[in-house]
Amino acid sequence: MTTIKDVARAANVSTASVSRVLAGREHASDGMRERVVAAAKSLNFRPNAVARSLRTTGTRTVGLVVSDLMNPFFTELARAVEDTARHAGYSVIVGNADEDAAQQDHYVRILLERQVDGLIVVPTIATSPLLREAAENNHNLVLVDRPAQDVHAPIVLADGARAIGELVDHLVRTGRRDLAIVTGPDHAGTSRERLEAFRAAVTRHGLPLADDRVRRGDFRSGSGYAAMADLLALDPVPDAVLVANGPMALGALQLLAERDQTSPHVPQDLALAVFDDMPWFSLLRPTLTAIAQPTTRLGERAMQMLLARIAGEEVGDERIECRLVLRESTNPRRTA
Amino acid sequence: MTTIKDVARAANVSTASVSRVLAGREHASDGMRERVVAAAKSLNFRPNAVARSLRTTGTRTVGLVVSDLMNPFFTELARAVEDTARHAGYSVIVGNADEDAAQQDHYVRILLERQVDGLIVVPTIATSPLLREAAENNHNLVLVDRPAQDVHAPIVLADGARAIGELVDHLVRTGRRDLAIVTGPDHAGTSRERLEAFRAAVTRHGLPLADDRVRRGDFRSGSGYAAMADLLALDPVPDAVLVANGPMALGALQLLAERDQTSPHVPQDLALAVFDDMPWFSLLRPTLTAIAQPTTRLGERAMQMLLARIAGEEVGDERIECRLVLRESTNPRRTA
DNA sequence: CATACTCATGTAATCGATTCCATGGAATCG
DNA sequence: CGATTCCATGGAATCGATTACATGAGTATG
Repeated sequence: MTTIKDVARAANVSTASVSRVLAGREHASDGMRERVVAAAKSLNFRPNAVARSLRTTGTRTVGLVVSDLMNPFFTELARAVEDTARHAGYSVIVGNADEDAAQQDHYVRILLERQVDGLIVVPTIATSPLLREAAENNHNLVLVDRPAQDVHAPIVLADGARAIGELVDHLVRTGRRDLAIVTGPDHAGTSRERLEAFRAAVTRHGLPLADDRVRRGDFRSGSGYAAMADLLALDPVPDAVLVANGPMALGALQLLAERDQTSPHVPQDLALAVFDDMPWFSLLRPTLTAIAQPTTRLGERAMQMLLARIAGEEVGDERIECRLVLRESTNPRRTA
Repeated sequence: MTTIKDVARAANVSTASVSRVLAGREHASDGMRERVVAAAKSLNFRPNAVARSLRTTGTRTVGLVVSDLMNPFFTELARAVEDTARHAGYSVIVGNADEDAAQQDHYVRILLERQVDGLIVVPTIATSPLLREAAENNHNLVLVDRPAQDVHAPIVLADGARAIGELVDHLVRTGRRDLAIVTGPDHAGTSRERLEAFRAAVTRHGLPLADDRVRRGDFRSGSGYAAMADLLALDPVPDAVLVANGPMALGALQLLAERDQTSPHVPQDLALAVFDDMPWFSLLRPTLTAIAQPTTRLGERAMQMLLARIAGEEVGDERIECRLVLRESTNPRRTA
């Protein structure tokens, strides 16, 4: 590997000069500048970022730990974070916690050891001592999408309460009376928020929400499949279901597809809606009503907030509204 | 930040001893071991990986540059790479080239500067001087999914030729005679391979493949939409289409959905197949025939090969077979 | 012409870990 | 008992860059 010493020797100058010329900050005589640039080029010199980081403390790298990279929602989030970071001259190391608290901590630890300049985390679990500690040792930390208790860090959230309210309004207005929800695990902040918004909206209409109408999955598709099977086994079967994230919706749809003949017909017997929109929802028959999250905006803002913190500014929390996208799966039943 | 010096001072030993105790390799007296561990714990010592890497040359980090992170195929690939890496004690820095050659080079450069122990690349473009150079300076490099010319590096490919052959056989056997393809840009190796396999299979059946039956997209969904529109504008309209990747298929399906009434009916008038399978293909009506790639296997093998190279072993190229998944969209037309 | 100031450049310290080598005490051997 | 080996431990070099400080030449100012 060619180092700055090699370049210095080849150009007959000191390493300090090479560093200065290549950094471009200070002036240098034309003769030297030329020789250094020529030497660096001919030796194919590529500065060692590890050495630089050690000296300057600062890696121009941020870490991003998401709870499930296979979920397109987080892919889009990651992409937005990465785009924003790149434009600001930062790289992103992505860690996939896979909805597993231990794996999340593993990544946080590694990223801190790697001296990232900042960290964006989608907390898999509501409480993590490691995250709390990182925040206290004033590492630059920003949370996205899910709140975490006791972690003193700014957070960017998608606010779905209003959209969920609109959805429930629509369902009730079009004659649905027996609403159900498939939500995520208790320890995820978004699960609770979505469930509470749903419950609030339902009770606002004077309707009950019995315990057996609330199913808990783990945000993965398999649990959506199982939860939908459970709901269909109830007597009576609910006449409207909200599934709280994309992968679980995929599972639920798979079950409905398998039971094509025997299961209730959407939207005639069963209204279906999903929290989180996907491009292919409009290809299904019936097309699928969804609550679209401001995913890209979420990622952008998270990164911008992190950059602000790195620059030493104080930043506050932020909530961005979701948007209800009504499609055929929540159409009124035809009372022919 | 607490450094090894702080720990040494607190435990009343030298930094050398702290390093040795914490590395755990060599023996130390019980007294010292205890004091060091206690001091490290109470000071919350987290070794600086940047400093360690500088000394040891070795970051236990590999880079992965994919051509489009939003494409679920690459997400799954990334996940497999990351899983395999983690189990081997490595972290992965992911870069998203976004089908842009300059951005790909940007990431390769940054990753090399960061002294990654190895690099896995899905080449966006068929030829990259930077990649060639990296391979020549014997950096550990492995290519996946798409070949690159002049780059001397082992590669893992999904071999779709046989599956494409089977698909064409099926189409012709069930009465299709006017086949068309929506493929990717010329500079992507997979585009050419898939097109050639398709062409070979078609001619094997003694059928023509006119130029206007070959549409080139850019692997993004918008181009799939446009290409399908072009094909439907032909006279006569082809009676079978293969779309060469997932996002373009999404676009093509969106067009067909929009033209629901006016466009040809699938599979009655038009057989449709996609190179690359997605979980939601079986939720569509009709369900969608696809060629499933060994995506996870691809990522695993790429990482394993990279690990082998890092360990100094020589590795050869590898091809993994794709699998044809017949569904309703290529059902025979009913000749009632 | 002397003093001060600017500016290009070099010397050497520095970042935080690892590791080679030296040292001295304890254990082992003939 | 003296010689040898072993081993725990510390001192200091090292990785490759950046940068504070030193130096000396050239320029400006009175």
